[in-house]
Amino acid sequence: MQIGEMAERVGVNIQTIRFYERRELLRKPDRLPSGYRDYPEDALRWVRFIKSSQEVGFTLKEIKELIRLREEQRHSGAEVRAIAEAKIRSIDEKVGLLKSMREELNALLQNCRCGDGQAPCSALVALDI
Amino acid sequence: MQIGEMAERVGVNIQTIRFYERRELLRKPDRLPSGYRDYPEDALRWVRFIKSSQEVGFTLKEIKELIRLREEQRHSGAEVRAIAEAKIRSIDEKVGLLKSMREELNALLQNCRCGDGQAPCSALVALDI
DNA sequence: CTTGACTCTATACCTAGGTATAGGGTGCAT
DNA sequence: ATGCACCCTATACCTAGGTATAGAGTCAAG
Repeated sequence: MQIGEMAERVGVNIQTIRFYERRELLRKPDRLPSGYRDYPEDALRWVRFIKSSQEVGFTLKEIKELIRLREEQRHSGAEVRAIAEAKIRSIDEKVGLLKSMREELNALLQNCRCGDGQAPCSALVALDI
Repeated sequence: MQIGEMAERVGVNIQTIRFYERRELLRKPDRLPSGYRDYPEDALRWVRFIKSSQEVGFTLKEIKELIRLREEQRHSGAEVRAIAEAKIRSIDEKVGLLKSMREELNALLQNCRCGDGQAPCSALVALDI
């Protein structure tokens, strides 16, 4: 698969793929005789992984840390464990925040009776997490 | 409360508070005779709300949209409802992504037997969401 | 054998979200 | 009345994460 198809299928800019490669978030792919990048199907997953991780607030630096765990040949089990545990904690925090936000928004939907021309909406006054 | 104390208590830079005000993410506070900004206790919550929302991947533009709902005096109930429902969907997506990531990381912790000097860690190979 | 759609590298540019600095005022303590 | 810690506005600068452009090669279709 060439870079254009990759980008197309994941829905990102071609430059972004090359950018991730430079930043070592994507492994350097094989090259065709022409010098063109040649990706395996598998590569799609990694780009999607990066995008999803960004979606929930991880930086490229943090994402690289996760990816590095996989690539690294001689790491200690303790190191992997520590990093993974830290990531899990940070994930749990994010989930907690999101759940509070969700509840508040849901309360808004329940309580808001605006639109009847009577009073300004006050439901979001309580929005807090 | 003056701006320095605000910033200190929330753990952000003073410039950041003023930046949020310019971007209309924070309501303009009253001023003391000196011209100094004078914040109510309440203001802390809003800065924390912004920070937490960023933490889970919302942009300032999206955060402003939420805040705007509250400030707006004459919106239709339908508008509020639509925006709130969209936000809830996006929150649910984020939670879904985070849960997958958490499971994969947890699997890593269960499966990784690296550090015994035998084989390279392959646990993260499966990391995918 | 050329035209169009693709690829390459290198470099420049852009937006978001801050952070720092310059030049000046406030206000309390010594 | 002067020093110090705070505040003000305005403007410049910075990092992250891309996106676009220039100049050149590749390759299949007509």
